[in-house]
Amino acid sequence: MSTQPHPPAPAGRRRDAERTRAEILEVAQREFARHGYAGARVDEMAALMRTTKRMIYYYFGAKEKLYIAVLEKVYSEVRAAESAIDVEHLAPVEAIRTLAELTFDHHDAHPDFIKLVGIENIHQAEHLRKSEVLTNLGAPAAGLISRILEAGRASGDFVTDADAVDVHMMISALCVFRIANQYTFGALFGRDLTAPEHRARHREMTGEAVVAYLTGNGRRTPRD
Amino acid sequence: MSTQPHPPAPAGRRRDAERTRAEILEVAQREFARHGYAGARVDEMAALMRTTKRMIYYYFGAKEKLYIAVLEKVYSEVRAAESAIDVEHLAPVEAIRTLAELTFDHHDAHPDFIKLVGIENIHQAEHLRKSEVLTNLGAPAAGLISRILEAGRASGDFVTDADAVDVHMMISALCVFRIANQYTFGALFGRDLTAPEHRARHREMTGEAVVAYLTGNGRRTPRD
DNA sequence: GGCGTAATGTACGAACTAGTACGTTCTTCA
DNA sequence: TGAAGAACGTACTAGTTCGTACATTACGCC
Repeated sequence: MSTQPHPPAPAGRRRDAERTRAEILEVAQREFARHGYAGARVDEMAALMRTTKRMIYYYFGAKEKLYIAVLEKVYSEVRAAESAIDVEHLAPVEAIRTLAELTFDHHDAHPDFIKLVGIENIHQAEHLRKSEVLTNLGAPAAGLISRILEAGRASGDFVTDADAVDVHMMISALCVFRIANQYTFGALFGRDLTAPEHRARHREMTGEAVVAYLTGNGRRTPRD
Repeated sequence: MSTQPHPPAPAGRRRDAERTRAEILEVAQREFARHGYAGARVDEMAALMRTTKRMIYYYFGAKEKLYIAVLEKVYSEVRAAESAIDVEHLAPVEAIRTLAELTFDHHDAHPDFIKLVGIENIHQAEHLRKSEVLTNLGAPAAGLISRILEAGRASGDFVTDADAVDVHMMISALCVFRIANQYTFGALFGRDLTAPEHRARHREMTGEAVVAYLTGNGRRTPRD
């Protein structure tokens, strides 16, 4: 945050802006993910921190700005994970399967992110749109898929006419649902979608479904 | 609601319990879907109705009970739609494809339902679980899929080992995502997933992906 | 060591929100 | 017709919730 170089901060410091700020964001992430934007309570967050409510407003100014900061934090983590993915050296079929499975893993490991995205959709992404940082953040992911699709069509492996954004939607749908809808699904079907005994099977399902779709087994009009 | 038979109510009646009750539920559905449980305002609902806030409490007793009544209403509509589906006379591949496409259509036509389910998941289905009506409501849908899967395995068309609940999850995932996540997806990828120009393609994608998965094109180890 | 400022704590207020007390009017049915 | 109860409206309250005024303390730098 501060631009000028400063001496290494003593470990047991009583005052530490970075640390306080980080803790506020961390607690806020949990509370917003757990209760929604309107349902999360600033006072409750304060009670869960080492510092006080005063500091939330000192650093973030308003509940909404804090919420946007949380969104920016979790989205930046996703983007970092995406940029670490390297599948372009793989053959198209294995590249897209691996991409789907890595997406599965990331979503599985970051349920708060999925919940916050769900909450943001309830509010029609009004807060997301207020953030300058978070515009067109999907471009890199779509670009990667686009290159894999081209290679797959060139090699003859892929036959569908879906574009990169369609494929991304499909992968996201399969990876997000089991986290986002786990509670209602559990109540209606008596199955905890996030239980360990289903994880490996669902992971494989995700990769297989995407590959099967792209290679064309489901087509009404077979290609040959 | 009332059990004893009563004479046909005059059309221009000034007082009409059924009508008032129905309008409250309708407005509440819209408001809860739009703002979430905590975000929806009882006073705001009242302002949007012909009657007053007093009536909300007269008929439903509390905000939470009203919310649960809304959940019961939309879920019962889904169940009614499901029970109207008749695909068991079709061959397995076409049966599952048609089921997926009809599910797509229903979700496409009832965005409020999907939003309410999303909201309910934020609250970990705590309200859903309070309703006696809404327990194990998934059984009929799972039963139908189960029969289609058995027929498909018997005929040799289906090769995956996913069970009925897995397949239902997959269909739901594909149908729900484009509605539930339309706003954040739109902001990040610049595409409105619900725009008419994508609808037919996504509908076909959904059916094809499910069929392709079940018929085994994506399998790591081909069956022959 | 002392000064300026960044960081922090306490206590409070204004506005909002779910829910209710109380009174009124319409409808039904004997 | 008239009584009883169902349906409805107004005005209010108690509690909550975001946000802030004001006071204070620690830290870095000269």
